[in-house]
Amino acid sequence: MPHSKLPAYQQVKAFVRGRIMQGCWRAGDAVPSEAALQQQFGVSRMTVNRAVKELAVEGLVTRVQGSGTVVAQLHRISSTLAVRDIHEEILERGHSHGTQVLVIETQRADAVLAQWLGLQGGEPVFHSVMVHTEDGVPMLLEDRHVNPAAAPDYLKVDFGTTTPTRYLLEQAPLTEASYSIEAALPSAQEARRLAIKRSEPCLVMTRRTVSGQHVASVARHVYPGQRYSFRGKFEL
Amino acid sequence: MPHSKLPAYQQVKAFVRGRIMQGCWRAGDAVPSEAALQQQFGVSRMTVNRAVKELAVEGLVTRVQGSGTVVAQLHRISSTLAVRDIHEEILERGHSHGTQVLVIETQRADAVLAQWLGLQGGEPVFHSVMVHTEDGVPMLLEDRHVNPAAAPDYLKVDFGTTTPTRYLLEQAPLTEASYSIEAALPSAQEARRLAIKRSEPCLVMTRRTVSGQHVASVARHVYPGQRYSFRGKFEL
DNA sequence: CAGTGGTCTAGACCACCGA
DNA sequence: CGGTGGTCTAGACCACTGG
Repeated sequence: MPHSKLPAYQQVKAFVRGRIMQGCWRAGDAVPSEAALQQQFGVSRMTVNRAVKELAVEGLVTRVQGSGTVVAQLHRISSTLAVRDIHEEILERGHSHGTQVLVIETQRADAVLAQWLGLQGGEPVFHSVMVHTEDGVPMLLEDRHVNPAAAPDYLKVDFGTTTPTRYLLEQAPLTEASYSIEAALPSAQEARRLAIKRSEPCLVMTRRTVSGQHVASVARHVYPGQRYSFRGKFEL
Repeated sequence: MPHSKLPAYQQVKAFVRGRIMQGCWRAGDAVPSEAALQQQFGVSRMTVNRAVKELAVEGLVTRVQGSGTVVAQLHRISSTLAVRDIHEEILERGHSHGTQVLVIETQRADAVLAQWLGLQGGEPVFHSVMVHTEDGVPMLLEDRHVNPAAAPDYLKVDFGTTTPTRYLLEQAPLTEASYSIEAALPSAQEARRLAIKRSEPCLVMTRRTVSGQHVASVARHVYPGQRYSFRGKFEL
């Protein structure tokens, strides 16, 4: 027994994880039962249970009540594409962030927009369009529609001080979000606003955020392809 | 008290999550101590501990030993952009998947490639290029370099039966990965291979996977922008 | 049916924090 | 110091799975 100072449940986790990562136990193979591990390590069942449960949460193993625990089929590692604030992101890179508000208004929702926001057609909706710059260079064109029920004072916000993402996160803590990322050429207007050629491909992220009962907002983010990329890293 | 049949720890979680999502407790506010919740719900401390611990893992609250539990500052919700197999993905959509191998060879690593794979310049490297089709339509051009140390038999694999992603996951369980997603126009060759116009923007994902000590492979995936998008959804 | 994991209890000792 | 969370035990009952 390696009597290290690690908590017991960590030792059990390390043991199982090691066997899997070294390939001793392949995908689909059975993992020893809790009772077996309990005996092997001389710890209580709660402790073994915690270890294996955490491995299940991490996606390394799959548990089925009454059947047992097996090594997960696909070592599906997942990354975090977080809902981040562009302001923080740019500051983290050590650059300066600027905002240029192009449109800030109340609209009447057409059928499509109403559908997205969970409203009736013709109901008022807040609409903003702004360009975010990094060291003076346009980095992001943000076209956003906001549900007044979720942020009644959206039009009065000073977007020189904060950003829509940050404001909405504070105003209405989000409970759900869905996004889609695609590649597209900018429209003539978008190209002009981002100061790029119409032939320059862009990343377009459309994101819909939900806060409690309300759809909070629907945003379309256009990033110049030559200036921006989504990056991520993840490990076991 | 909703005396539902939910497990006790779920009820505690629901209570705390509700208070946070309704805005009763704002970011930075203290969450009742385990002892307090224990009394309030009349359950053991282990049960309360589990509830709050899981909320911490989910990022809703922050715990500091000796100090207490507070509502997390930024409700940073994260999604899972998983390392998935295109084959499974297409089958899940109920379509048929096909593969067309264009190149399968051994190369000598140039300086840049050697750097990426953690090898010396001039060392042999496996190289494959293939097109994946969905119902006969080209969906993905995959250009991949593989470290022979991680998958010695890569050249002998029958990619009519499996895919590089699946094979490598089985061969060398991955421990780490990093990716970058950008928008770009295809080269003349890429456009030809995907049967698209050169002016059609594409999503380009570059992914580097690590398995234990070795960099397993570096892959460049080109997706036609009009035919593919990354999607995700996540909730509290 | 026996074996598995899911949940729970009523204690316990410890490390840590703030006053 | 008292209060907090981190960990652990030795039991227990249950729901589910498989043969």
